Amino acid sequence: MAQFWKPGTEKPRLLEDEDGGVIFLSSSYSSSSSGYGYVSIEKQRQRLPVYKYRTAILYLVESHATTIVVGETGSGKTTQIPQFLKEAGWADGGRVIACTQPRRLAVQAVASRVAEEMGVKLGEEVGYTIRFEDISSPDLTRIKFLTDGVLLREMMDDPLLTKYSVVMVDEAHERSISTDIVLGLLKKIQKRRPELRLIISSATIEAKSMSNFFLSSKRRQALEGEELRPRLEPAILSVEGRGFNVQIHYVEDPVRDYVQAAVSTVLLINDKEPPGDILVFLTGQDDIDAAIKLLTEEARSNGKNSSGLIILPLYSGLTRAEQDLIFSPTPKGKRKVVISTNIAETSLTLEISDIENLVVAPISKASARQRAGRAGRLRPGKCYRLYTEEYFLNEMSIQGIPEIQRSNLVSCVIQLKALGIDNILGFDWPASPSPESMIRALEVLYSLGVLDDDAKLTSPVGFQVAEIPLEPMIAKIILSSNELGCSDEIITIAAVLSIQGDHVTFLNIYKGFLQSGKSSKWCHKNFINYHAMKKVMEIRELLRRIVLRLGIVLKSCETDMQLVRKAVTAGFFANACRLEAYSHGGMYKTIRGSQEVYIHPSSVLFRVNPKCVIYHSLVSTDRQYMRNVMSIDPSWLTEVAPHFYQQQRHNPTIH
DNA sequence: GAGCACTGC
Repeated sequence: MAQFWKPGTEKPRLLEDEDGGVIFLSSSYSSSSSGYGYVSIEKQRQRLPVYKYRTAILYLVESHATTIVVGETGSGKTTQIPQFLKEAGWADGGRVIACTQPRRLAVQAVASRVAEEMGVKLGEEVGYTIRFEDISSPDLTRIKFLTDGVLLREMMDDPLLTKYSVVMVDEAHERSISTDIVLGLLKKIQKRRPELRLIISSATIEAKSMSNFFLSSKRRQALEGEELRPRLEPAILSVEGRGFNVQIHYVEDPVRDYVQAAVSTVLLINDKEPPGDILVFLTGQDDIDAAIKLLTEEARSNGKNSSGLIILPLYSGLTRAEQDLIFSPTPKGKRKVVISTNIAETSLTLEISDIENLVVAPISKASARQRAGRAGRLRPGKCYRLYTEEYFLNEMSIQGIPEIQRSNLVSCVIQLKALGIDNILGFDWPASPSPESMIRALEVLYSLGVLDDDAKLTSPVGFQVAEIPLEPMIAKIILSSNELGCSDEIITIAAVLSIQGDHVTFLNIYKGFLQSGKSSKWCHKNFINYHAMKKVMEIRELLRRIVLRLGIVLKSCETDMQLVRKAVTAGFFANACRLEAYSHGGMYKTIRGSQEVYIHPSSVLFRVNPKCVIYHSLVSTDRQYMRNVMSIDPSWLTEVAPHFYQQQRHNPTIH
């Protein structure tokens, strides 16, 4: 059984690797559990931890070009800071305060909360913009919430973001690609607009590196007007959250079998600790099933104390109803044990380049901290780590790798090009992607006919592809479908590739769905996710409108699937694979790269093994599996992408 | 015969 020791009393909660240089305005805020009866909105606002920093925040924003706010969940920073700014006059004279979020749902939720607190109608003084919805008014809106992707699109029309006085980038620690691009561009804008103020808000202690990013400048600004300028070095302010203390325990020695160790630890906790539920993190469904089996057996043979365990699995493959079981209240005298994947952590993706990687890998310190935080949401808790403290301190990486350093960059590069950033390799990123991944993206864009020999957007194809809010390869197949006369089918495929399924299979499903009168019963009968279908319809409608604006006429090829296949090939030629002759296992090799790949068993082409296929995505487990597969005629490849499949290829000029 | 989890324009 795993042995734990308690660390000393030192070490403030969850701040293990805090760096120096942080202005920590400590205070003795005690979380006042809600009183009885009615509490005015103003009282509620004043109870938020961030309220005590109002003056400090306003002073720092006034005097510094960039302010970094480190605040844990529940500090109230997202809802309050924009209001503080407005109250202090930052939205006077028709100016607007922007606050970005990485996710649509957060944008909507925060905007309606702030409108409620201010007692105004959503869409007037307080508004929001996300992809399908613009609930804001150019004349009235003073505080605007938006996804960082939408802010990027706005920069295409107004590169200096002239209507905004302050831009607050929230959840910057999540380091999504669009957050990183936004941060890089905002730094550029600041040089041209010294009056613009930035607030970078982050939940973890990434503040120091963020500060260095905004401080470092290739050439210092000119001295003229120095006294009017804000200080250039970013201010850092730390605001405590509302989480409770979580006591961390480590094992003394590395464990040999972590499933066994997890089970033993659950039983130990059940034996020794006062009432309270348990959340266990494991890597995947296999381990979870094994742990549940083992725990059930050991609990039964252990006797008296263990009968009170309610053991529940949690992973995405379960139905919604099964997942909801974990929210049911634990009966008195019982203890709930939830054994989960990282679904309960809300974060983390393991991806390398453009291949999704499902290999088990160690988590980062940031993930470990996030997991521990799950124990302290409502009251103090404990966290048992099944690795040693030495491992935590010396072996685990501080932060996961930012998305931009582990992703396919084609979308990102074309967005920068569309924003007029010509020197892509010289762009100042918070975290630079590797030159190799940039060059790979440039080569694909060149092959798609989106960039010319000087790595500039081509006209009209390059500009049209940039205009369509989809991956460039998908945008390209839409343009090709216009020439081939199958645009009606292709926009359906384009809409659905964000969901799942083989291209042609899905087209058939979509037709069936329409014939059923978009019936949810039909979906249920055919094991099809009705909500996914609704989402497909939504995206398809958006695409239809964009495509019409580009002058593409919707035309159906009826039953001639050759045209559809050819159009898809025009965008995904780089993902062409040939079946290896005499291979019994259905082994394919990519035509340009000879990488060994297999058709995913979820594909209808599994075991059919056509001679030549193209795929939409690769997933890497024990093998590289192709998902979303379509059979093609290899002669099309040289036809649609001669430069890519010719003997001697030439690369686009790199600037 | 596979099966961690997701978001955005």
